[in-house]
Amino acid sequence: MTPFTQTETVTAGTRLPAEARREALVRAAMNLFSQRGFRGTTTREIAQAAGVSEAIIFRHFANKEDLYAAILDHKACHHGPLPEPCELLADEIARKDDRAVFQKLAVSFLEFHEQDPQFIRLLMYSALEGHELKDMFLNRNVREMYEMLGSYIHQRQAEKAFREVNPAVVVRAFIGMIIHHSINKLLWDTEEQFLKISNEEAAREFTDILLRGIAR
Amino acid sequence: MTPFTQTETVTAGTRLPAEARREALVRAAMNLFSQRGFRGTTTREIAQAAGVSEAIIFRHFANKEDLYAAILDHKACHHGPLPEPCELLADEIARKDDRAVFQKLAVSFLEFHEQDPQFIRLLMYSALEGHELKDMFLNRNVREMYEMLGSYIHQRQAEKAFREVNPAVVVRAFIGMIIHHSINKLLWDTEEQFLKISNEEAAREFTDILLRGIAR
DNA sequence: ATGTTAAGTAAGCGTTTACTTACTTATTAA
DNA sequence: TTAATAAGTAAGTAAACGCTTACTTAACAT
Repeated sequence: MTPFTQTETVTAGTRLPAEARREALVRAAMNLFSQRGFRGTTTREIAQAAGVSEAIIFRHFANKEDLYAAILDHKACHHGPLPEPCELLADEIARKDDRAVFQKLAVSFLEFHEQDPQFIRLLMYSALEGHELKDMFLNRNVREMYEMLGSYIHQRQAEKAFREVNPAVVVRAFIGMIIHHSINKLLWDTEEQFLKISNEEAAREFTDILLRGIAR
Repeated sequence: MTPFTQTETVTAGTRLPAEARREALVRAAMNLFSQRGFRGTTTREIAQAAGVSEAIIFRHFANKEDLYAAILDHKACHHGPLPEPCELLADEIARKDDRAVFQKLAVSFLEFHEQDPQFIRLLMYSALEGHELKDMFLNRNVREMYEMLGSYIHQRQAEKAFREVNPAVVVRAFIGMIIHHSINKLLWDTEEQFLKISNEEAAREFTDILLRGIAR
């Protein structure tokens, strides 16, 4: 039924140094929280998934909430959750290659969401349940997105390459296409009965629509 | 903290006929499920919100799952969850007024989501938690959307009004802009710090981008 | 070898969960 | 008026919840 059930960690039975065990617990919790949400996941399940007794969760974390906070750190620090758009697109932006800017952004988003479906589920749960991951994500990723892409669009408007539209509207429209497509593949249209398309093609089509849509 | 806390029904204290009480319970459950999700809502809370003892939930419903199923019926039957796009746009489609078709669709979606935020939250929880509301919605609303709008786009392509793109891609792109904007207003960018825009203007801008994007 | 330390557990704490039982009371029709 | 019925409740149930306690055992420097 459930798509990804990595029930047991490889490190079962062995005694791990604190930091390694901590990370194993975070990883197990992340898996479960992303599938069932924070409220829908029990500490017993987390312990079982990590192959240890429930008590050691509370040796490493003050409480369940604290374990959630540790996930945030893990997702945020260990390897930035999303490819930083600034550096990712620096070259394309410098070259003013509009098509490359938007298409590369789309592909990297679609591929990231595909290879880490946990993240988007975790994020959706956090927004619905009102956890702080939401604000963290908003301030760390979304803001940068709107500022970076928005200012690029603004610049290209000044250069008469794009027509005059509120850049934030353009960002929302484009991100909307991409995110909605990712969420469809992950949650709704999982059988791809309504739209079956490769990431590259989707990125190209969405970029096509957007660029023609805002061209002067 | 929570944005909408309609804790108590007006019908507290009075003894209600079965059907009325049933509906009051469904409404209370709907409110809570949409805020905290199915797993995150307790039967005690539902009873309290409906101003009644917990036991009468189980007089009216076999179990908690059955109460969830009743919500589906309520949302689906009592007054169709979404404005049926078929009849809503029949006139505009007949007139082949592309701008009116997409713009009216966008406005009615944005307004519906605004006046019934419960629905979209309920839907997102159902998708994340894997409840059947998801499939129901997919088959009852999403399918119609793709078929209706898709065939309109196909027709207009045959008439050389639109360029050749997979109509399903266009539907996904447009619905993506709208839904993503709705979800942003409801869950993410609630302060409207990234984009502050009226529903009418958003609908017009999104329609603008799309129509220019697929124009021949 | 041995004492110290840290990683681990079994068992259970009080509370909350979905759900039940045994009982009470308002409504209504003969 | 009263008997039948349906709407309601107080007070439970066993199981599951987050979390703690008292204890065991592996790892390792001396």
